[in-house]
Amino acid sequence: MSNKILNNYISVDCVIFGFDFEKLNVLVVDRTLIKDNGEIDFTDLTLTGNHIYEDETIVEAADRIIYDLTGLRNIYLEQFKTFAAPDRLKKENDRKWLLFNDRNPDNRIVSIGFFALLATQKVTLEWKGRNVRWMPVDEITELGFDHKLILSEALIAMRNKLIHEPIGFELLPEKFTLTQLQKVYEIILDTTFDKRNFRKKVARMKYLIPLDEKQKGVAHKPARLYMFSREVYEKTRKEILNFLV
Amino acid sequence: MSNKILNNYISVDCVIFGFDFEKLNVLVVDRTLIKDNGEIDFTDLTLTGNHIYEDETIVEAADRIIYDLTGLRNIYLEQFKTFAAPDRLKKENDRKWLLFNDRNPDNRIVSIGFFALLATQKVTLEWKGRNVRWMPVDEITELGFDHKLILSEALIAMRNKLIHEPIGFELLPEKFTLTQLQKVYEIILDTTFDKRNFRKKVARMKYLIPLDEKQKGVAHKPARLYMFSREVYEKTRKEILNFLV
DNA sequence: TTTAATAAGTGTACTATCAACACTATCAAA
DNA sequence: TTTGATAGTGTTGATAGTACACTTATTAAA
Repeated sequence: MSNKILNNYISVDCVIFGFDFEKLNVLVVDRTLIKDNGEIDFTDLTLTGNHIYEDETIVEAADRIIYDLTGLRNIYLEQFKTFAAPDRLKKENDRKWLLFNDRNPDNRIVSIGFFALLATQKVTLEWKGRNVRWMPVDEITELGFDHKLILSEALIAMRNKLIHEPIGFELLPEKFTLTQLQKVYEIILDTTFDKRNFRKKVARMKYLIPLDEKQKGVAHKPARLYMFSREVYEKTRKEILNFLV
Repeated sequence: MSNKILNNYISVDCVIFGFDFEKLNVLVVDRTLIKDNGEIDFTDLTLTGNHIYEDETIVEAADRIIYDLTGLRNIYLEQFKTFAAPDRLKKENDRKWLLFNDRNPDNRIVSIGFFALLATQKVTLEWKGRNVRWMPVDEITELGFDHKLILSEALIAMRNKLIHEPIGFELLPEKFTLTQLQKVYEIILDTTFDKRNFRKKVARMKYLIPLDEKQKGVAHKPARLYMFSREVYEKTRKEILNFLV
């Protein structure tokens, strides 16, 4: 084994999940390079990533990436894994990498993976005119670099978190109905729940606050709207931890 | 904000937790530098870390670090977080860092944090004669660099995992008693459990296999020994996931 | 060989949560 | 006013959680 230590380039890659009440999407960047004669030289899709600047923390870099692409701040964001196989960007991808970067392919690229959760409707994709678009998770068959792997691991981490902690509402507008919340869980965890049992469970979660407000303009009985209260959540969480989980 | 991108040095830092039936310990490295005249120039404790070599994956580097320090392979290991504040190793620690390293302090040091779980008795600390020793977690008040922060985050991640997944036995010898297992949970989660209820719960976990073997040489009724079966665990886990968690 | 010390091992009654299941209410649009 | 669509609601049986005290098997000391 070689004991040589590589130079390393750090990038923060964000898997931005967006829910549109029907399916789970990921924000992808369309990298298309046009030749001088107008033909497409090369095209692929990648996750959204960037470098960490000199005076930034990792989280600041991730926040900046989210802001650049969506125009949004204070989005739910979680660091889930770091990727750094020595040859992860080489082999088949070398040429693509060099097309878009001037870096030395001998260096190792280390990606710190984050996932973000938001409601697609919050985002105006025309923001800054980037080649960015939503793509349903289950239609993504290929991504540039090793971003397919990063997406898979993000999905695992996100599902795991969704099962154990109340983050489902992060994929919905601030005010949401219980049916919408149930759909978040059903679609992401690929299952179905009994409506009455789901509501009984929600009723026990004191941090989901029922509002005196209903849906408007729907062609059926309008549903009551709910909000998440972080304050109540932190309080009950502490109580639980005091008596131990 | 500066858009300058730093050079980055990647290190893999391992928080090696060891349980000795009574308390949770961490493997720390004693860094003591002696002056020419025999006086101690400087001393502190740090976590165990190292660089990633050219042809290694992150996990291989972590495995190598564990092996170098303990002589053990196939230890439970989990990547939990990556640390990279721009000034994390500077300020007060600059001198210490330079004493032990020839690197440029302007570069950013990125640490990929792992935690490992094992029974202290498995380790022969004389291995390779390193300045390495066990230290009880709750006696660690200070560590070099920002390793105290890394330790805190490792503890949070480890406790969280311990609550949600069966990893407690990783801190015990291959064959263990239920009282030993109960103690793992009680000490790490800082609580107590009722013995009968704990055993009822364990009885439901089919992957904890009772053996036809008992403790020997103890001055009380000898306890039955148990083993973890990964095979049974993977099977029941799949069944659970099929019907959804 | 008896006794003391120590931890192992075991059951029950009550409460809370889980899981399965079907009908009525309210709104917009036709 | 009828139709279509989704909201909203209770009960029962099974499973898991919680609180609680005594007997048993072994070694060491008397």
